[in-house]
Amino acid sequence: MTLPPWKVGELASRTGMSVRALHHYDEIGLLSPSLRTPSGHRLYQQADIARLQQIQSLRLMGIPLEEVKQLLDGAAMSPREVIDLHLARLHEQLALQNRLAERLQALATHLDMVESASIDDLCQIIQVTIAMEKYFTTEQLEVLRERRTSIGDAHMHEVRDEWNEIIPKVRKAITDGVDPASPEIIAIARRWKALVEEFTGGDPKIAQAVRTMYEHEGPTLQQQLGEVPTPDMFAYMGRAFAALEQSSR
Amino acid sequence: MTLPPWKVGELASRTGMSVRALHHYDEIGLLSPSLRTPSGHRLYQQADIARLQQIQSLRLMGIPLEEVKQLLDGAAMSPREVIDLHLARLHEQLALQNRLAERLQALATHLDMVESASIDDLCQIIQVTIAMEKYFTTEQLEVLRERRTSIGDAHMHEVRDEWNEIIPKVRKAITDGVDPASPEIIAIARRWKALVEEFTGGDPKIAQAVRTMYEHEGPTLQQQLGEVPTPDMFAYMGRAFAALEQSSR
DNA sequence: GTAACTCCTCACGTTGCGTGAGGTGCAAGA
DNA sequence: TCTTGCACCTCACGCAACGTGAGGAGTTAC
Repeated sequence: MTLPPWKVGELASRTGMSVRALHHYDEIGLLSPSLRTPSGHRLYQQADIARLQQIQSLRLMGIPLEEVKQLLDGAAMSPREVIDLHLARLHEQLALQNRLAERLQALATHLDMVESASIDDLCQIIQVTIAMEKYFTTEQLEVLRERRTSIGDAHMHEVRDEWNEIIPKVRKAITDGVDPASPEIIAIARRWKALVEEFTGGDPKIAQAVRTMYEHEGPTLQQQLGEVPTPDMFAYMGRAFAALEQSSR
Repeated sequence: MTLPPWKVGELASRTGMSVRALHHYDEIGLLSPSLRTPSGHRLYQQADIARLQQIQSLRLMGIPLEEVKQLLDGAAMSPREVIDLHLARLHEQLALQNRLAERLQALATHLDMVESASIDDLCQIIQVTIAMEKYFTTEQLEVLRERRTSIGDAHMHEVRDEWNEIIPKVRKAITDGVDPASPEIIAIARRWKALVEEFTGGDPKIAQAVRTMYEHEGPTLQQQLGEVPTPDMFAYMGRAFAALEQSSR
């Protein structure tokens, strides 16, 4: 007893595919029904249905139709090769997507820092976000992200304000030729150090990376952050830190 | 002093884009040069270049061109919304991709278990792999995967062989009406238990899940694995285990 | 007989360009 | 000045896997 063949609609509803998909499979020669009615209606027999089930299995693994076709038509590819190849491609894609997701996450936290919503600012912040990838390792970025969320939004602005207060003072001290070992500069150095440690979590590698970044990307960062330390400030404050060390002994 | 405008080729090489991409941006109205020579050559001015840089920034975040366009043309979307929306989409995709990758990993280890390379077998194994997702949690699947790799290929075949030896014996014992508390059945129960514990790592939840799976998917699994325990065997062996417990006291 | 389905074959749309095809503009050497 | 060669132009197809009509014919139930 042979079962009557199925028409597309029936096959579609029974297999959960769309009629269009079955048409498509026919078009590309992946699954052509072995029978047609005189008027041209597709009739699928047992063998066709079996093939469709195989196709569905392979599609569940995300294998592209062209490769499914080659596999089922017995081309020169072992299942193992196909799976391994596909897995490799998937991992590549995943790596890319993950990098994108990390970027977007970083961008989102950066967006929380500033209150602006202009497109120009957004693009600037993207630049900063991308630039940071060059100066910090993935783990360091992770640490920074955590620091930022733990510091919180409100305090973040206080920190910004404090930098905006300190940096002009340092600039003025440099142009005025004030001795970095003088008491008022040492007081500033103490505040500076506290700010840095709060931001970097005390990791000297991160502090160094921050410094390198400011040296290379100063102008870009300045547009977003406001006051930003320049290389000569780092040098000057270095001497102030030395004096701070001495005085605290 | 205004700089001379750039032609496509020049803009392309300086920004790292392809000429075709710039043409495309022009076609879709994303970036149309503000000038053309009388002969129709595109001339990009400073404003155009700035816009291109913004486009590049947004594209680095994987934002689709249509949304980039709307953003830059000041449509009703805040940067925040766009980023959040895009991040959500990305996470969705990542979840899908990760599931696929897990499936493929599981499939690969399953492929290592059997030596066959036929397409039919591959599709069967895919079915099994998918079916397992219904009976085990993600963590359980992870545990099983680790068990399998730690057991190793060679020993895996010994295990299979032992099942193929034990199961017919149990079947025969059932049809022959042998008492499950009889010594030979208790001996078999001891081996059975050892096999199960080796496979499940001693986790009773996994053992239960395996049993449920065999009850529902018996025929499918049998085609791939060979001998497979049936519900009546589980019941029978349950009584044998009880006898084993008693005797070992 | 006709209404209501189901089926058929085009054929465009999707995303972001790559890759020619065939033709013109422009700067420099013979 | 003429030619050579490079840069530029505008179509237009291709990709992956179908979704979504459009317009028309076959099938089935009342």
